[in-house]
Amino acid sequence: MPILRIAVAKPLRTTFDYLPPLDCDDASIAKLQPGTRIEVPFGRAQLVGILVNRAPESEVNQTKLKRATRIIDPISLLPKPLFELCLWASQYYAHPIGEVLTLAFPPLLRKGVETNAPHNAIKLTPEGRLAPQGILRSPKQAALIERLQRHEATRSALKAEGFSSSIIKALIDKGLAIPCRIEDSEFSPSESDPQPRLNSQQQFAVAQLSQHAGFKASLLYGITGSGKTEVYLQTIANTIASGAQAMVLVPEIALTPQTAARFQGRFGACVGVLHSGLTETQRAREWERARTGKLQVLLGTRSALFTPFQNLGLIVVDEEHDSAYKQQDGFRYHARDLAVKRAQIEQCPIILGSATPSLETISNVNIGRFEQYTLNTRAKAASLPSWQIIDVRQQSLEAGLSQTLIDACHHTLGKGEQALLFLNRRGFAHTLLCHDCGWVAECDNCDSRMVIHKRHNRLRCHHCQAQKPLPKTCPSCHSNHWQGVGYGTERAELALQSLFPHTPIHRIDSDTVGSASQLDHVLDAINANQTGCLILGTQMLAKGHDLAKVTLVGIVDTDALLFSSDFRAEERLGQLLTQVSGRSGRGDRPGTVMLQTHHPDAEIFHQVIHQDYRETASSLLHARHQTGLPPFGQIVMVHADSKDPSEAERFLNSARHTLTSSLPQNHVLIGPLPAPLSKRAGKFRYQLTWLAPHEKNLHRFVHSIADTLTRLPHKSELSWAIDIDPHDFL
DNA sequence: AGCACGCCGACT
DNA sequence: GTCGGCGTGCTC
Ligand SMILES: [Zn+2]
Ligand SMILES: [Zn+2]
Repeated sequence: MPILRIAVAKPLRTTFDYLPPLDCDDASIAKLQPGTRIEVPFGRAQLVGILVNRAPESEVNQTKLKRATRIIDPISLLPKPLFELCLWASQYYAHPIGEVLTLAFPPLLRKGVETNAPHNAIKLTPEGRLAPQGILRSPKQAALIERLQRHEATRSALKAEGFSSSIIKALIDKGLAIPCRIEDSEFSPSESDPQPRLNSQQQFAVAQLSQHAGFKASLLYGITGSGKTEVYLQTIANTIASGAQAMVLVPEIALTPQTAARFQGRFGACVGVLHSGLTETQRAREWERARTGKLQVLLGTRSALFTPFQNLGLIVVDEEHDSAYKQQDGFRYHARDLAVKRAQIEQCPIILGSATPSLETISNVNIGRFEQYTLNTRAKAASLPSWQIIDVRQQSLEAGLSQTLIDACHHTLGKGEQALLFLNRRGFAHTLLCHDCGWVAECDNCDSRMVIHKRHNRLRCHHCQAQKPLPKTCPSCHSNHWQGVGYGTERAELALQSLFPHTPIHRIDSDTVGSASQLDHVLDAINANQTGCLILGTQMLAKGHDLAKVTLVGIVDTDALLFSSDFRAEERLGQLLTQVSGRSGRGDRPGTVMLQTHHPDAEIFHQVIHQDYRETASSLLHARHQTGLPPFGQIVMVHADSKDPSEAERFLNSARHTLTSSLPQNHVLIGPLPAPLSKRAGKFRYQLTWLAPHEKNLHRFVHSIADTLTRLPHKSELSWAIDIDPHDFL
């Protein structure tokens, strides 16, 4: 008796065997493809399961076998390559198969909804198309057939042409026509923006990237303003011309209406966008358009990676170094890495673009696994910015700004130009300190200090949801002599307003700019400014937004990154400095970057300033090589947290025991150690770090470890997770 | 993850 | 005597 092996969207690392539904004959069972959605009874619930494979018989006790309720999809909606990718990812990241496969479906379809969007149109059946003239006695019906011979049409269009719904129904009842769906976009083609001329580097890159049809991974290394996007656009145009589809991934923060408009302006209605603001129905609609080949370009963030395509011919991952591609909880996949895997499975080219590529990608270029194309001429800039390090030791600072930087701002504003101040900390001040006794406001649920937010007059924890009003008096000594320590963007904004009373100041952080479209708004206002303004912002500003009038960039404080315990801190600092400095000096004016620091001699600063990013990267890579850290080795991190102060540590200790016995000599286990943020949202956090040399079979190890961990006795309030290739140690 | 089964403390 | 605590194990 044939058996269906089905995965369900639960954190269970197995598939479940089911008997086929009763109304299903052997021939149709034999035709079922992996990825088919099948409704099954599971425990006491009815779930949408996903077929993983078929088997002649089951090892499960016959009496336990249940019968699947119904085959939802007559044919699988997941193309083979995508199914294969999910399987691979489930293995590699040791994540339950059902939870991975479910990501390949939009939320609407996970609930078992039929894929077919509501029918809004009519087309002829094969019989209808071949129907000889005069077979119908009704002239109206014959006219409709003739009309439909030319083209399928929407019901509303037909109604406008004088065909009533009873005529339509008559044809459908006779089996000559059937309802179908026509997407709005298919009948509204629009004018497309012209293709700008490319410089010779861009031309070369487009030619090389378009040449190859099979798998080929390429780094597009293009400094800020060198026109990476135009290379994507023209390569995509070639892909479309060859009849294939393209998938473009961008970091969440970069998926603004402006970005979408650039793609839509070029390719019109055949562009689909998957952004977080879509309703479930809209999301399902775009998914279906990609799957059935009705769109040629899909623009989306991390999760768009799992969209099915009819004929995928190109993948683009923009800002490939961005850590937003790594999912930080649940299924902790890295969309850039999986995108490369997908390109390999789909046998299509992939472009990874960045001005500051990740060390992983640079290393892949070095060993010849990836090609590299370079764009190093800025379209509108005379020269690269000049750097100045400001040693702030012993200097008196006003609002965290040195006099040198303040003077430079005045000078820039005096010329009617713009200055951008980069401060990677939001809120007012990062610590509330009692000046009389030294008491500091800490979060009750986390091992961290609460940040002062002046506008709401509250203390907020940036690691959990906790917040409370600012205390009037010190709980320890009842003094009211408070001091705010440190500068966040909110405080810097206030200080700047008194320092520059007549200058517009735009503050850009996640407290002032909640969505991508709001960001677009502020950026428009900045670009429209003619008389000079100050821009104050966090991380959000580092990305390649176009700020044409900025000639001065001030980096207020990045010293914290110099001492981070995280092994990627230096890489991130290098990328941040390079990206932020790229904001300076477009147009015909050269830019200046001023860096304030208490550590003017730090190696990384001088590397970034005096060397090309690639040289900085190669010395960072050298250090990684010495220590066996990625990309020269692999890290597996086992996290555990619990409300009980010692439970997580105890659990990881027993995890370590089971690991030690089965691990080869050259693998290293560190910990369990308290996480750098040792308490978060009321839970005590520990982690066990596992350093492994590169080997193909690591995922087998990890898989069996995950299995043993599941069986390890633990209190119900303890939760644990495995993070393959973790992005940081937090 | 949910959910049921099951075995010990403090209530009517 | 029972109501319910959550520890343990299962879901085809
Ligand atoms: Zn005090
Ligand atoms: Zn907190």
